[in-house]
Amino acid sequence: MLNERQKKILWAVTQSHIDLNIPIGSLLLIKRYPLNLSSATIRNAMASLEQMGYITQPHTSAGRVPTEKGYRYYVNLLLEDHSLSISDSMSHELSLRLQGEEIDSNGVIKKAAKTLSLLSRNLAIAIPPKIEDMVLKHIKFIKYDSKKALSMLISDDGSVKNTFVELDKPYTQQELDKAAHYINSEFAGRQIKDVKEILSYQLFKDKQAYDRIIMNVLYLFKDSIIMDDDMLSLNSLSGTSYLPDLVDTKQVKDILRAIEDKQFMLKLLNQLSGSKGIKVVVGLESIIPAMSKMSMVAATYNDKKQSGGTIGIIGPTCMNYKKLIPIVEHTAKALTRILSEN
Amino acid sequence: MLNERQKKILWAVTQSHIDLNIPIGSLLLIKRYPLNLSSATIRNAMASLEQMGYITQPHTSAGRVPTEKGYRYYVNLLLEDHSLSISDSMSHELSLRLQGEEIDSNGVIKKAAKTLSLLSRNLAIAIPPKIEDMVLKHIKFIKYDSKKALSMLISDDGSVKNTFVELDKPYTQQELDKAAHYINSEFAGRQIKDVKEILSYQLFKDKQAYDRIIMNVLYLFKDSIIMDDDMLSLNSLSGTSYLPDLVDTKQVKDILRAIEDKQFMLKLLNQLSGSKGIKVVVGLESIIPAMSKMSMVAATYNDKKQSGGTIGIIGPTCMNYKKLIPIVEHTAKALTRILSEN
DNA sequence: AATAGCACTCATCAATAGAGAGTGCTAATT
DNA sequence: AATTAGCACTCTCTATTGATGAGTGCTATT
Repeated sequence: MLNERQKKILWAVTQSHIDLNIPIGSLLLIKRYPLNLSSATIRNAMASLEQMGYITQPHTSAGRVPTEKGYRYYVNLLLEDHSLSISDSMSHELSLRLQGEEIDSNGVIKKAAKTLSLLSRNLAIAIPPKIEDMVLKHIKFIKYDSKKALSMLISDDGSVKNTFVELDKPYTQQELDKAAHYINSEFAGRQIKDVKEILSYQLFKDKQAYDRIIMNVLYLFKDSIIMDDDMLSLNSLSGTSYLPDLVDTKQVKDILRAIEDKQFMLKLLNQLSGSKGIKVVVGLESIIPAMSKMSMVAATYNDKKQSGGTIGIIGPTCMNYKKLIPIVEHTAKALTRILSEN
Repeated sequence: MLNERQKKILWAVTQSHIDLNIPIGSLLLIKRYPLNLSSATIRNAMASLEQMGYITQPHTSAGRVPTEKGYRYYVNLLLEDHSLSISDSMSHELSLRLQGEEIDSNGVIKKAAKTLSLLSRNLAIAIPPKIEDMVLKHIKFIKYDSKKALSMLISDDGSVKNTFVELDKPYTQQELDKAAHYINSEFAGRQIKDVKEILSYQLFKDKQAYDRIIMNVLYLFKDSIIMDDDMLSLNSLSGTSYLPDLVDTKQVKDILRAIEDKQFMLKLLNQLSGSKGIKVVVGLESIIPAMSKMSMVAATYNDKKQSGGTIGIIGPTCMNYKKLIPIVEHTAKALTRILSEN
């Protein structure tokens, strides 16, 4: 564990490095902070901090730079400090940008991502709630041709999803209507995942109770509703132009490539799922190799029902957490508020 | 006009500059091309080419670099030469990547953009056909709440568009169905723009002929069908990671910002509209300030009906036109073929 | 335990010099 | 009259050098 002095110095080094983006030496530290210690003492403390892996030297005669471990320590201290807040002007601008003509929830989420990237001047990413978590308002099947029907799923946040359902044999529009009517009357107001589950169960249990034709349609529907969700992650990515200033052209491109690659983005998503509230991941390299020296600050948001998504930013590990964590937090809260009002 | 020798030298300078990406001097030119001229003669020719604005010197004692004017001349020569073609392996890879499970036309177009960016190693952009040009297959109105209906427009390429229509007063689902039925029976198989036009005209002419309620719905529909098309341009952008190698980090960011800005992209689009076949725009700076030293190669594609879009690449002005023009051309052709088959 | 002092290290920057590629001009050649 | 050889000149690029200064670790002192 770190003693009080080491803690103070680690904090000071990290904060200074964030502010100045240069290696921090003992003398510089004295100038910036009233530590009441001589440079030699600080050097000793730094040496032990280095041994414990919290800071490193880029080269022999340079100051110290926090390692990922150091940053994590710093961020944890920061998160414990609940006095963090954003400026009034920020808060004002945030709500100003987010309000506007009412659009569907996907549009709102996109707008939030855009706003977040603008305010934070970093790459912003927003992950919409899983379709499975959305609440069914209304469904409709429309005959497309002899082998295909079009399903249209309206969820109660106003978003609409269309999917083609491959049919095993031709159905009449009437048969399709009947199937839709069955789903609507039984399941409107429930989450998609529940609909699927109950449907599976009932189809299994009450084999005789329903019209065979309807049953077939339902079977097909049940399987056709998922596959669409891999397009989500990329949809709400904004502010690629705010990629960190420090990285060189090659890394910028590597990062862009990673961003275009859904696989990587899904990995990021996994990293975040499950947790509630604000979450900071220092050091993304283990998740996405191209993103060395990059970190992520993300927060969860919710809509009217319990379904929720994630919104956050990706930036250099030396980003200004003190400023950015509250921004992300407030954006998520604002987003939750707007989605709940609708 | 340029004489034969100047033409040859301009060509050689441009080609060399594309290959080597350095200023081209007279001696270097002799090494690479059997011009059978002394360096002094070439220098004289270069001097006059410079005076005419086809090439410049980056500094006094450097070789020559083609200006935009020079590149345009080169590209025009290239376009006249109809022997341009892509390698078999390219062609093979292209068709390999483009075929796959059948998806809606928008999906195919996106895939084409992705493939094009992969093959050309440049930023690819695809502009889908305007909604207005699409052919109506079927339309449906669904009552959403007392003030809103959801219109679902299926076009015959299999793509589906949903729009909310604000209603002036509550309508029953039956009334909405009636309106939809009217449109379907009268206008299926026609382009959206025609539907809109004829609708306007008929509503004006036959005021008495129809049910007043239906008429109102149609009025509302007619106005609600456009607004959606500004989202198109951005949808099919692929390969940001292939931004030219030469530009520095700052320019990369400026370009990314420009790409995220729909306004600029629409300007690009305008630049292309109207023309058929392959089109090369050398020098994008006048259209998008951030894109200095960038150019665009684009080609039009068509789907089954006459509605068409544009697909192309954006890259450095010193890109390899000889290789890239045929790639763009073939991709557009392949895309046309696939869209026609569906 | 904390600090002052000191020798040492190494990145950074500016100045300098030499090499090399290229030019335009002039005079000789075809 | 057009082409070419020769030449002086220009300017970038690269490497070298040396001074500067911020920083360190170690040791002896307080």
